[in-house]
Amino acid sequence: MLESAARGLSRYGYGNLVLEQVASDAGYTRGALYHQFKDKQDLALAVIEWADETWRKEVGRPAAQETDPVAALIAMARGHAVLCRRDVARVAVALRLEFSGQDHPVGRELERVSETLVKRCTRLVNAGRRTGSIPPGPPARAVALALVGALEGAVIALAGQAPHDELLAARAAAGVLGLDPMKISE
Amino acid sequence: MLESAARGLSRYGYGNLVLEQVASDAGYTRGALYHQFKDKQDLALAVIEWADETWRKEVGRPAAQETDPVAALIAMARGHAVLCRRDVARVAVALRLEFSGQDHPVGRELERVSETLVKRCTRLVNAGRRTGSIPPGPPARAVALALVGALEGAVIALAGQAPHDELLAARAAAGVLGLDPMKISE
DNA sequence: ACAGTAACATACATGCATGTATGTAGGAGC
DNA sequence: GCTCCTACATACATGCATGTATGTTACTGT
Repeated sequence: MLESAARGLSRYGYGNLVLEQVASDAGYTRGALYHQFKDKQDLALAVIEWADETWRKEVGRPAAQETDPVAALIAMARGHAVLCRRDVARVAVALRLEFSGQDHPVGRELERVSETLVKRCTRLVNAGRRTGSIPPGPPARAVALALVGALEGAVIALAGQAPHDELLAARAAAGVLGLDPMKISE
Repeated sequence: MLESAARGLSRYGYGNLVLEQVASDAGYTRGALYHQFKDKQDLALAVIEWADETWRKEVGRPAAQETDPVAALIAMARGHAVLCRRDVARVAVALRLEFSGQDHPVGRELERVSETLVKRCTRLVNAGRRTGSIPPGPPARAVALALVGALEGAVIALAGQAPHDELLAARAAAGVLGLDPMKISE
């Protein structure tokens, strides 16, 4: 059920998501859905939590292994690109736009998840600048925002076109950081 | 009316856009809206056309002045970033996600506009590679897609945070192209 | 002065998605 | 064997946004 909800959310967004379709995609009826989740909002929150967990496990943790800030950021970019080949990873991107600037529980939760990611990137940018591996530039937070945005934008536009998505995501990330992307490719 | 519709579309998307709010934002009622436009779809198409025209005038034309492909692409990135400080420019981004993979007139029109942009970038990438100013890499079309996506993503995430948006957009574009962003900043 | 029409506002009908209330089958525990 | 509860399906009520039909006002041409 969560999986088809994630697929639906990433395709149609929250407002356009029809619960009957979600249920029938999962082989159930709307009754079953309302038995498992309080309402549409509850379902969306569950999907977001699931997506965030998946992200942390498959992208966040591996990237945290890297000791070098630049390597960690590039690993995040590559991991994110790979993860975004699956529907679950695109949920956050699809919903963030829909709820930006709104006061909705789903929007707040999304904002929270996104904020921790941006904070993490900001810290890495600052760390990289201290060691000199990242050149100076705009405020670290602005760089982090642009990094996440560019990454997600590129990956969405490529729509999981393996294997180029990974390389191009890494390049976009490197570019935002002010690094020569050709020296990243490894 | 077009302006408030553009604002509404960029904020809420097509499905969540409430025509009464659009009309009242513009100082009218829904009656006036239905007098000027056939229906919601007609309104959206008009907004898209308006946005596209604005883009061509304020971003496309200036960028076309540049003879060097790389300079043209970077000019596009900067121009796009500046334009996206206004609501009108974000309409396409907001709607593209909503209609991707759907068969809706609005989606088709959006696809058309987007496709000409991607084609244009593809040609520039190819031209740049022929002259050697852009290094080889993934297929030109994939690069173009990633370029546009990264650009839009970064600019949206920055939400018009002048003046960094312009620089970071240029950096993201340079990165995707495989160019050292520090040599672009000029 | 009057007809016609453009530019709106108002009122009504329709459809569709959500949410809730009610029904049903099957397994667990005693 | 009976009861109870879980996991669903079905049926119904509500609300809201769209689209359409029907005024109303004001201006314009003759």
